[in-house]
Amino acid sequence: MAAAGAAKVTAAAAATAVFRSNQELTRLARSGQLAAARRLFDSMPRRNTVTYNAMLSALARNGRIDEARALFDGMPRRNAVSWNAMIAAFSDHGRVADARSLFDEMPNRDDFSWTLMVSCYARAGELEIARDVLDRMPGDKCAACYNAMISGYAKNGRFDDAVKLLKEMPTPDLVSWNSALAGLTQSGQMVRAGQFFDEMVEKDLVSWNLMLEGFVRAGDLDGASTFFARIESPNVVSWVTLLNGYCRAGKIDDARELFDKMPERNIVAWNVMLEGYVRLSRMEEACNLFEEMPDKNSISWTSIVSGLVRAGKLQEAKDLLDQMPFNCVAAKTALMHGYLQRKMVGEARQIFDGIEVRDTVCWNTMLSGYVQCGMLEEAMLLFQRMPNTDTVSWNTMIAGYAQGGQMRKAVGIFKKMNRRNTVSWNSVISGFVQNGLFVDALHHFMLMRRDTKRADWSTYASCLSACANLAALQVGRQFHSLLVRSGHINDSFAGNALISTYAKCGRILEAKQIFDEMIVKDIVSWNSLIDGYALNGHGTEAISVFLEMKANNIRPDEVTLVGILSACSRAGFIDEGLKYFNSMEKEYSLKPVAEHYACMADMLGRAGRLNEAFELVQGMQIQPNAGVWGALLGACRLHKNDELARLAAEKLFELEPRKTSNYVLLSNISAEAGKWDEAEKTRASIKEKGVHKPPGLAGSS
DNA sequence: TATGCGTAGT
Repeated sequence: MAAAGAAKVTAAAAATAVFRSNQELTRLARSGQLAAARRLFDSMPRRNTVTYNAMLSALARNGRIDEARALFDGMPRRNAVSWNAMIAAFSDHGRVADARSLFDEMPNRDDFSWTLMVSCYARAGELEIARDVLDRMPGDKCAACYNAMISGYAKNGRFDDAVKLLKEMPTPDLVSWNSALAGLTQSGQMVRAGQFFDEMVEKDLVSWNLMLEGFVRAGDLDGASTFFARIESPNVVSWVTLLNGYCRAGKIDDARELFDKMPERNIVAWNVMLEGYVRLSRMEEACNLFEEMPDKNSISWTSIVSGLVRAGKLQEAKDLLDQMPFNCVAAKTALMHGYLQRKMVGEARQIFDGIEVRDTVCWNTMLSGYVQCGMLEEAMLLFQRMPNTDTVSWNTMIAGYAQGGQMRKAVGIFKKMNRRNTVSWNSVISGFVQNGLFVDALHHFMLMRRDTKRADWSTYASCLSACANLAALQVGRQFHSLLVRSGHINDSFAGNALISTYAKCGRILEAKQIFDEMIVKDIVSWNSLIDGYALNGHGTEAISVFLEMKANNIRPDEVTLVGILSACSRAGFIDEGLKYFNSMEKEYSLKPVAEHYACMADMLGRAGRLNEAFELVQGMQIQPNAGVWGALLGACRLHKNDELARLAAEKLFELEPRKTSNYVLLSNISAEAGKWDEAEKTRASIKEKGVHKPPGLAGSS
């Protein structure tokens, strides 16, 4: 008897212990402490179904869906909560099909299960299927299930359907009304939202906060402040919403005043204030606030680190990261990004290697760092090692190979992609253009339309550039009308590309017309028109556009001066050209770069002032590039100066050893001067140096 | 003590 009594006591004590551990496990799960939750779970001598369910949701919350599934499959007993938690895990990560098959297998579905499925489809944008699930739900439908559907309609812009269902359902609750209201406030329809809010049968603080957030989102700070003042007893969410409004409007000092007035500050409030300072690069205040924060989570750390990185304080960011008490991938990725922008690949890689659990953003950052540094082999190795790739990863590789001149590899990656988006198409199309394969670019535009992917300004800019280079006026005109039809005609990008296209096709009047019709002209628009006149030999017009530009208070940049100098060069305006060139630094604070020298060499050379041109090149502060020597060589041919030609050509051979046309040009110059031996020698050196053809555009390396 | 629908911060 006594033994039985003792056993009963022991069993009760054990049950209490499990109960207590479960409470702790739940707490850990909710605060995102997965590692601690796992340790506790593993150390528990006895577990019940609640224990497993808590662990399951801890895994799901941290995105460990497949581990959660393994735990689910291995559970000794499963109840409805276990099934629902697993369905929710799939639903939260967009795995609609997995959620559905579990729902179909589930023995006894309850209200939670049906609500989860409605919500799952609604969030995936599958509103008709969601509605079908709701309609099939047997017996009395719970309010939550209706609410999931109302929310789905509202978030997808179907406000009328949301209200219709709200009126149809037997017992709408606060969430029903707020779900419908959220549809209006979150899509910026504040007038309708205000009417709906006034007519609401039931409302609570969430309703008021939804309205407040709507004003902030619409950028109506006065409306927000006035509305806030009407809230009877605002809670932390109300305060934070208004605080965020001030921060986003850049009124950081007003924000700080509000922050100091807050009756209660939680971690979200601190983070909003911190991000406000960081956004305005007020890093000293940001750092002070960060020090004062009673709690810091991964958002706080990411904010401060990316702020320091943006301010160029990489060492401070790194020192701070070394003190981070937990592993925050986003903060470390921000530092990696900073290193990579400065081409400090080794430092970035060190951080990367030190991260135990990386997300796809982290992998993509390292990947694009390698690409930007031209380290394509390392990029490919990393790409192949990635546990998960997304469209960004693939697009990064495509753009990398395209910029590296290896179009064959770029296209190879592109063809293997499962889901191509507009950026993927743009990367190959602009790659073809950059590598001079204009016909391929236009061909891929046709394929893109067949793939029903939307073209954007970048697509059109690349295609127009292809047309310009092919001088394909008719195709260019077709793109022009496509731009009008797709509504992109008012983008300054598109307009600028059109100006260049018409100008390069010799239709300078049409180029000017586009320019005149453009609503928003930027510096590129002016430069494109000046370039266009230059290209067509209209020196006077180019200069008059330049003067008009200055009269409009647009500051000329380096590109403008290239245009002006080449206009003077082609029109033979030597004195004008020299005047502009010599006044670059004084009048426009622009240091001449190689392109300017090339224009000058061309200008003086064409006019037969070869020695002056040569002296100018020799006196350059910077290293002359191939363009400069090329201009000189061209002028030498024009004026039959084979001695200077040889000198310029030798420099060109150093800079562009594989470019056959340089050798051919020099050989012709020698031949024209009657120096047949020299000509033959130059031709022979083509074979000698192993120069066969221009560098392979298709990148067969 | 574990699972669903509406509000704030990357």
